[in-house]
Amino acid sequence: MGKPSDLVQGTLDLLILKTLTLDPMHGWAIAKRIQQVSGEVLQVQQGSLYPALHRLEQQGWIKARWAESETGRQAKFYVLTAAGRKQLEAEAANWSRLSAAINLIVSEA
Amino acid sequence: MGKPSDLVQGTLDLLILKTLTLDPMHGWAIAKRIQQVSGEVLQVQQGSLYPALHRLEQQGWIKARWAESETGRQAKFYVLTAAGRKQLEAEAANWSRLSAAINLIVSEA
DNA sequence: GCTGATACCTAGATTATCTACACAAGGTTG
DNA sequence: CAACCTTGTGTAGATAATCTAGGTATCAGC
Repeated sequence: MGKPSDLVQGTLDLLILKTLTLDPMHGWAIAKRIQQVSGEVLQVQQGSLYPALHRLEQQGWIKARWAESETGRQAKFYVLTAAGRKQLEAEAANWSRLSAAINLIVSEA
Repeated sequence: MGKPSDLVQGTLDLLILKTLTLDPMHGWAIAKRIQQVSGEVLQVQQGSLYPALHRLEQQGWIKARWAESETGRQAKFYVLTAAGRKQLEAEAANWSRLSAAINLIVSEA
């Protein structure tokens, strides 16, 4: 399983922002969803997740509000802001650019 | 140009190893080649390049020997070792796995 | 009452890469 | 011949993202 590394450095913000375009979600659910959608390949550790969420909130890309989760507990739900949507576009474009460039090299004859 | 970042963290070893499958090359040429093949998207700074080369050599994945470069100067040429070839395969597989997983998320409807 | 899942958080270590240097040889141009 | 650019190697220190490893609390199930 995911031995060598759980994430590609620099992509966590992108993954979180993208996941929040679907629905407002609390941190725990974001991590679960990333893991699930990636086929258990990507693992978001809590020590990466929460600092990242705070970072994104501080940048104004997401906003938090407390609400009741599916299990009936209080949880911090995050919503994407307009600026966050822009940031997501920029990060997605950058990821495309870089990953395509890397693939050019890796798949050289 | 490459404003947001010059590389994706964790991929430099892969890029170097892959580049060395073509020909033995000196560091400067490796950086130039990565930049060129990637369409000027990936930029390898010297401060990343040389430490990476030393790291790879210490791991036994590449071997160095001094020789004359195309310009007639002395340069350190690196060759891929058998272990390096294995490492390249592992890193390439890992990159495929992770980038595919990220793309699953990024390209969600 | 214990365990496991959910849900939040932080401190410190690790590690890759970048910035910004320094050095040297060779070629080119004024 | 002086200034400068390109090639080529290298290091020290800063930056920043992620991981490790802890901590707290609630709730469900046994």
